[in-house]
Amino acid sequence: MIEEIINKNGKEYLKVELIQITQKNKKFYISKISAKRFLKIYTVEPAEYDIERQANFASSFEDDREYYEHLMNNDKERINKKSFQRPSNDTRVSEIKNFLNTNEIGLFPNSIIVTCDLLNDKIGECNIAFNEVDSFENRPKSAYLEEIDNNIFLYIPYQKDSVLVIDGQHRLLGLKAASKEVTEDYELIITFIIGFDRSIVANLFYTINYTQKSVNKSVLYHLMGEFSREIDKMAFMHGTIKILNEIEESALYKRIKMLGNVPKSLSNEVRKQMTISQAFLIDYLIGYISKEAKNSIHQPIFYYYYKSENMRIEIIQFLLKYFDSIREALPEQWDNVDEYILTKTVGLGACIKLLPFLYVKMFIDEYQMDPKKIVQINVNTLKNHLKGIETINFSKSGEYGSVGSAGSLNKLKKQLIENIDFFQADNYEDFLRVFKENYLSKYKKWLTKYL
DNA sequence: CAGCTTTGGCAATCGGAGGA
DNA sequence: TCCTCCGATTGCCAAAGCTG
Repeated sequence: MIEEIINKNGKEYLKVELIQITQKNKKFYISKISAKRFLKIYTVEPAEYDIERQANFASSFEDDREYYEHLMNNDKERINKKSFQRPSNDTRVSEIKNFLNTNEIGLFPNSIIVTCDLLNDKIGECNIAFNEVDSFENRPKSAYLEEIDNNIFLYIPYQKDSVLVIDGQHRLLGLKAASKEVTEDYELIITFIIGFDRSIVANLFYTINYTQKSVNKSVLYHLMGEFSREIDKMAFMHGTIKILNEIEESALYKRIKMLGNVPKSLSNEVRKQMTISQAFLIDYLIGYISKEAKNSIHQPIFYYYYKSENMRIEIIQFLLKYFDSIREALPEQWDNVDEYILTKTVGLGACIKLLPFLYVKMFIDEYQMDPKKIVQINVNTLKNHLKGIETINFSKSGEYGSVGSAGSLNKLKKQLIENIDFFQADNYEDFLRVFKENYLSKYKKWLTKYL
């Protein structure tokens, strides 16, 4: 696809080839533009964008009552500025930046949706070659659409603020913040919604940004795992969860909602026991193979094994043994899902959060800091280390039975530490102090060798 | 101290169960 | 079949805590 900078009357334009897409008898266009160039011409603020159109734009709010009210309730100032975009979210931008910088498959396969003002709107013609059109002096930021013999080109003034972003603000900010190596040869799919009235564009924006449903996270993780060629973290986690759910010896056998919901085809008994979602398990376990968690109190205890592909199986076997030891320690609570929350989000989540403390303490106190020895541990030993867990009330009517939140999950984790004999802790705070001083520093130092 | 992660509370949303 | 209720899950925010 053609993409080049051209010069007309001493002014630079970005000439891009467009492909026309027709949906419901409406036309819009897609194109491929290098990120480097696109970052120079986009804006997210239509405020001074085209003064002539502001009146139209303002009246469009009345047409779209919901959008209007939304702005009204949320932010008076933004009504004045008539901004399309939500304020950017720094955390999200930084996530995207890291995604681009560190992920080998850091791709944006979905398009950035933009609009721009057209000079054609005034003259109503597309079949006049750009070269023959008079200069744009009165509307310096308007682009020109040229449509001759099915060849469609858009000539965008090569300057700041000539293209207005409707969807994709965060991706662009992330790209901007990403390293030079990333942006240098990064190409973007751009969808141009052009030639429509502003009210239509405003409506589209509203639909995209406020009413779109986010994908069920479990489905997303599932797809990422199944389709990525690399055995990356997500694929590995996906495989791990599958094994936990699919082999009969696993304590979580047929207990995991693999796509975030329970298949109707299964019997009621089986369905009832599916108490934990795939997405949740991945969220809570993935930190243990991520070196980014190296400063967390929940150490990446499995990173050492994850790093060498032939040792990854140890992680799965360790997890199988760990969950099995909990089941053996609390068989009634494990299986009776009507009465107990042990295998639900809060219960199992707390057990997962407990694991790094247990692992690190065993690793140092009992296994001479030898990662190959600790994975040979058996279920009985683990079970013994959990002694005291039976004193905790996992019942549905108890303290942790009602509200499913990260908060109550953490409270339960604290109580686990306090009640399990192995940790020799009267209270969580004291334990944490000792743990940081005598264990965490030692473990971190050991792990650093492999990061 | 700046820039982060963790925490805890709560709101929004979803899917399943049971009743009309 | 549709509707409502309820628990589980996910999302969001701000305060507190950490790290370099």
